[in-house]
Amino acid sequence: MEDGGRASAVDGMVQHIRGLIRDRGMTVGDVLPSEGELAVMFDASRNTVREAFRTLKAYGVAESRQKVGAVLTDQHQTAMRDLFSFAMDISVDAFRDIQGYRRLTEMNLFDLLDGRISKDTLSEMDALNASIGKATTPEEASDLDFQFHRLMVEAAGNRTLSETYGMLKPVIRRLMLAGKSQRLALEGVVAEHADIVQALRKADRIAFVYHMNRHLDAGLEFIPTAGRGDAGSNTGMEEGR
Amino acid sequence: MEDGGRASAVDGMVQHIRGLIRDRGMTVGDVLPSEGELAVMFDASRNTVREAFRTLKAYGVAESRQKVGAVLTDQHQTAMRDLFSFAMDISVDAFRDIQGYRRLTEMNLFDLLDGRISKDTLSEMDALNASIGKATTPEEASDLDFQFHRLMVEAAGNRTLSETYGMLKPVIRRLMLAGKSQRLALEGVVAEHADIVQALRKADRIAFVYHMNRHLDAGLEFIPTAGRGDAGSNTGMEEGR
DNA sequence: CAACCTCTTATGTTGGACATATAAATCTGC
DNA sequence: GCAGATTTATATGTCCAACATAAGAGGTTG
Repeated sequence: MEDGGRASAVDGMVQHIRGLIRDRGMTVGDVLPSEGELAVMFDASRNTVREAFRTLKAYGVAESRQKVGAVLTDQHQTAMRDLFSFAMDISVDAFRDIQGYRRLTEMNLFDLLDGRISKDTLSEMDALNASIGKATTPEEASDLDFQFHRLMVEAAGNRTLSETYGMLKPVIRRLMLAGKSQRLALEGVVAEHADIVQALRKADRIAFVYHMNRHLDAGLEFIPTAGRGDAGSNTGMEEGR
Repeated sequence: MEDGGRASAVDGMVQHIRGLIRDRGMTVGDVLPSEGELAVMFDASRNTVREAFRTLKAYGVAESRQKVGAVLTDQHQTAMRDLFSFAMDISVDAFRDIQGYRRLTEMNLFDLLDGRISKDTLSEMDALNASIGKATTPEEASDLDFQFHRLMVEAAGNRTLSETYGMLKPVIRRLMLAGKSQRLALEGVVAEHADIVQALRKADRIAFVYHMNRHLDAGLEFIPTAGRGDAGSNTGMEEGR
């Protein structure tokens, strides 16, 4: 009944499994029947069941451990992050907008940070910033750069904000990677970071906004204005793997 | 450290394909190499490639047609809807996450809107808001509610923001649907909207944040707090497509 | 030129095979 | 009798080979 005509076997299997979850009222932690059981249960190949599971895993709903089976999880947050970062890969030219988005959030951080951020955190930011200057590869530099900003965002103590920043992580890191190969630009970044930290120390709102704005603008310099100027030669990527 | 760990072959394949998309600068409409080609290209089984494709399909990034192959698509909206509709089967607090995301974005909108939003847009928002009060069905009301918020988000002129909001549309609308059946709540929404528009007219940052916060909080009132409350009200999501 | 037919190609699905991880059962030494 | 080591059983992870099916490509015929 639920099979809508041209639905593929694995789509049907997804629905079947979903129905199973509903009917049994399963929640996080419960384990689904094994692939083999589901295969015979709904008369399909184990491979079909596996492909269906892939969908569940992509949605962050299930996660399979060997010997145990597939257990229901609550990872939709992560799934959302992946979905977004994937979407960004496709709909290109989003870089400028992303930077605008960062401006939206990070430049407004001051009110949250002021009086809340600890001296330790500020020192930590200093330390991170220093190591950026010593980074040997662009990847390392952009990674540290991201850590610097993330630290600041985390210090705001807003869970949603932190999660969103994590969600955009791959995109932001990619954004940061641009231009990091030039020593000069790297030094500029470090200097700007220092200004930002100092503004926080002095609790100087104007200075914070000024330097943050400048910093985010500078990050845009190395982004091609439009289309696909992608050199593509340096892409070591391999974030997961 | 989150993306490292044990990488299965298909996870690796997902990354490979993703890298391919990036390196070739592929966008919507382009077709990926065939399963067989990818299999030999990255030295894996065709089945592994297929499972990787399942992930892409789940994210709404690709869609495969026979003979042609897998073409890149832009179905994130549908993917998001499915993701949440699925997550709702497991746990309810998926809604809270979204509302948190809205708080992050919409409450920070002010700086982007201030000075940029036109009088016409504000009038349009007023008109929309008025029609919410006249809506006869909860569906109509929540639809108009969404339009109201979308109009405001669009006025910010940030593409990523707009796209994100569009992606979340089905979820947000469903979120808005809750509580809309009560006349009283509906009137509250209209009043809050009016406050928000007025804050924008007066370019009053404090008022904007205050009313927006209040508004978003109110929206959460009708969402069951936790666990498997299973109010039965969420059965509306049918799988068909 | 258009309608029809065949051919080729790539996906969709299946069954079976083997490797690997791991919970559970069994065995060992004290 | 029990803690720790070892084996066993089971379910996932990956691969291969095969066939079915859909759909574009191209040729044939009226």
